[in-house]
Amino acid sequence: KPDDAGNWLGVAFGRILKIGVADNNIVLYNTSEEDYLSIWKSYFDIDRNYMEIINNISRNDVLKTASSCASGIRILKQEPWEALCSFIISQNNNIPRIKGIIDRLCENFGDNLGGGFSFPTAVGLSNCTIEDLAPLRSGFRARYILDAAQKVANGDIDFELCKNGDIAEAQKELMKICGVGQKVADCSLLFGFGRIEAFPKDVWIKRAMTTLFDGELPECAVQYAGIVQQYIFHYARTTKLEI
DNA sequence: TCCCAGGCTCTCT
DNA sequence: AGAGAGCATGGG
Repeated sequence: KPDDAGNWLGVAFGRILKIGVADNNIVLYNTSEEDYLSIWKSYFDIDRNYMEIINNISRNDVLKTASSCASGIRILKQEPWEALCSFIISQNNNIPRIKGIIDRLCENFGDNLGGGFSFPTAVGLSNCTIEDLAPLRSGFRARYILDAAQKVANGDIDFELCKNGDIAEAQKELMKICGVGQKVADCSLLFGFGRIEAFPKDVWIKRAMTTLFDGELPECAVQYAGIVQQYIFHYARTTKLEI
């Protein structure tokens, strides 16, 4: 989230990071080269060549337009549990409220890092009851959060399979959790497990796919499906596509 | 006020 | 196996 000086403040991997712009460069504050190399480089997907991807998918005219409207978008590589839990919270919910619930989750159950709170661990949450989660005001999602925390804490969910296994098997693995369907599973795989071939289909994407592509993703985009999904999503929302 | 949100589960055909 | 109601809460 932005602070009053226009910098971005965020927490991930139990660390507070400040980002600003100086002399046309992006600057990371409060960190070290060691943390950059071992954490932030991967978190911001620095090694991926997005220009090359945009060039390749621009063989399709619609994708050329969509990607040019959002060429700065990157796929964050969050911690798997954080991504999974956050997208469980996102279901049938609006973005301001999703943020509020996640803020309260961190404040109530995360560690105080001095200036921010870490995302709570699955093990920590697995000891909670539904009543304990009442301060989150997450509604019917509370029992989903608990089921996920318990299954992850118990090792019932094979994260190695999610990361490196067959993508359909990985989906099934995450859908063992009550409250995780196709869309939440795909979002978790994309943003938490680095699976860019995952293609989450929310209501916006479903509408856009029908309107723009007659239901079929262009061949040149299939190998980057998750990244292309972000361009399509952004395009669909900012241009208010006719349904 | 009322409608609805970046779905999912449960139930009923 | 597919369709539809119901779900907690609160933003716009």
